[in-house]
Amino acid sequence: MTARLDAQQADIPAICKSCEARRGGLCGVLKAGQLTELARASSRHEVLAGTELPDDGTYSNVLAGVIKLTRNLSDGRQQIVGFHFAPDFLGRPFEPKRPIKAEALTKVALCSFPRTIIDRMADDTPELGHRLLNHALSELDEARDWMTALGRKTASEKLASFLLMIARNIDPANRSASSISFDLPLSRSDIADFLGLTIETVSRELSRLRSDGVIRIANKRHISLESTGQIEGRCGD
Amino acid sequence: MTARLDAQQADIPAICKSCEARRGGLCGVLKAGQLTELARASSRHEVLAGTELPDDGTYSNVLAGVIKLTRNLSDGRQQIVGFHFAPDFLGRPFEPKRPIKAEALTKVALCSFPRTIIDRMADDTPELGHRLLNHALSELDEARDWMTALGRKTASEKLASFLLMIARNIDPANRSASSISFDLPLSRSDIADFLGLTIETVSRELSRLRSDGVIRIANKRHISLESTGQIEGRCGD
DNA sequence: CGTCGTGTTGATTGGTCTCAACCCGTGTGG
DNA sequence: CCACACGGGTTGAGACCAATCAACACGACG
Repeated sequence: MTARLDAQQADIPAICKSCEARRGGLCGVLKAGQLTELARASSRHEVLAGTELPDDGTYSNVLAGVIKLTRNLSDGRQQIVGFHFAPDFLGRPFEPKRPIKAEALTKVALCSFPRTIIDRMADDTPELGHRLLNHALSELDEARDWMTALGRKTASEKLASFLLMIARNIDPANRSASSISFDLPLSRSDIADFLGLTIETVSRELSRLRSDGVIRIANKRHISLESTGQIEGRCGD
Repeated sequence: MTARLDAQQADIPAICKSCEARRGGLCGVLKAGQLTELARASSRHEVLAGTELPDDGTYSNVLAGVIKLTRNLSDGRQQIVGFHFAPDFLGRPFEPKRPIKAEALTKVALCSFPRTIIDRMADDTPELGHRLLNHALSELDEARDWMTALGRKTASEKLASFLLMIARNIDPANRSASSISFDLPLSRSDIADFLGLTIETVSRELSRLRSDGVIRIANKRHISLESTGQIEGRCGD
């Protein structure tokens, strides 16, 4: 068993061996040969916070950092419709040209490769097709959860839900923790654009959570959730 | 060419020949043999408006009618997170047990079959896998459009967008029409649950659209859009 | 004929937005 | 080194959009 794993490991391209993306990204379901082919066509790069990620014909594993997806109304109103946290992947099969923009919220490390390779591999590796489908379905579930929040939650419930969501995605280890501390990758303005609020309301509700003793705030961006139970109680669901 | 089509037609199960679902549903990409196998395992049935459609392990083509998907908060607040209009299909691959309920808004005709058959066929028919993935991605796009509406549009923009969306989905022919007339499959309460409003606000905004001469209302549920251009101008995007 | 479900409309309240002032840390140029 | 502007964030006062509370209309149904 261990011997067999080692044998597989031996065939895996060097740069992939320690790669986070083999857990949460696409590569985990690929066979050694496919991984080799993909590695040949892939390129790693980093972009700074604020960089827009053009929707060229590539998939990318997000190795580090956070990406926001935004949608705009013609008069400038903006809504953030999703996030990508490492290790996750980014890229749209079949590309029917959606009016959605992707932008790095933090410094982001990517491993990109042409979509055509993955699409071809997916046709004879059902596991990969499943991974793609499952990924789309998870994004759909999240979008629907946030539809519910946007339509039916109060400003303070939105903030509580948002903090918990970020905390758990920034570091998966937080999912089971009862007290969490993290840096917000978003400005107040981005938070507002995600929760359908104004920056003033975001600021006020954060202040309220702080004065209620539910969170602590240092340096504007560093948040500590004293008790996840208490936060969960304020999420409304 | 025509001869070839006829030959194919000959192999197609009788009940499938005139079926709407071969356009918008899953069956369009299946080969005659697969269609035959699927037809053997499928069953047609109708349910009345108000029926809850349990999430057993089946896929269903929606042959007629409209279905709503709802998500609830613990205190009873409700959000509609999606619709299924004929010809469309309904059913969740991999089923990670989501807290989403499906309910018929009108009388609905379904053609159902075990998920296992489709999942197996998808593994050796890439086209079917693509169809499933594309379907999930369309639902994701719609969810994100409505996130934008819920977060950033005014009540009256929400109503205008909603009417146009329903009109175009009720009958695909409406997509290109410049004046549309249709019956709302939703009560005011359902509309409110979709748009994140109250029934009173929905009623008031509909009255305003009527008195502005943009729509006509007969029998509470029958809507006429005088000019799609005028409605589009009130959608905000 | 009364009741119930659905929808409309009015009066009032209230949660969030708008407008405005201010704080603070950072960078820039004299 | 200081003066200053700038972006990001906080807080207050008042306005406004949509929610709430309430009354009523209408048709279906027993």
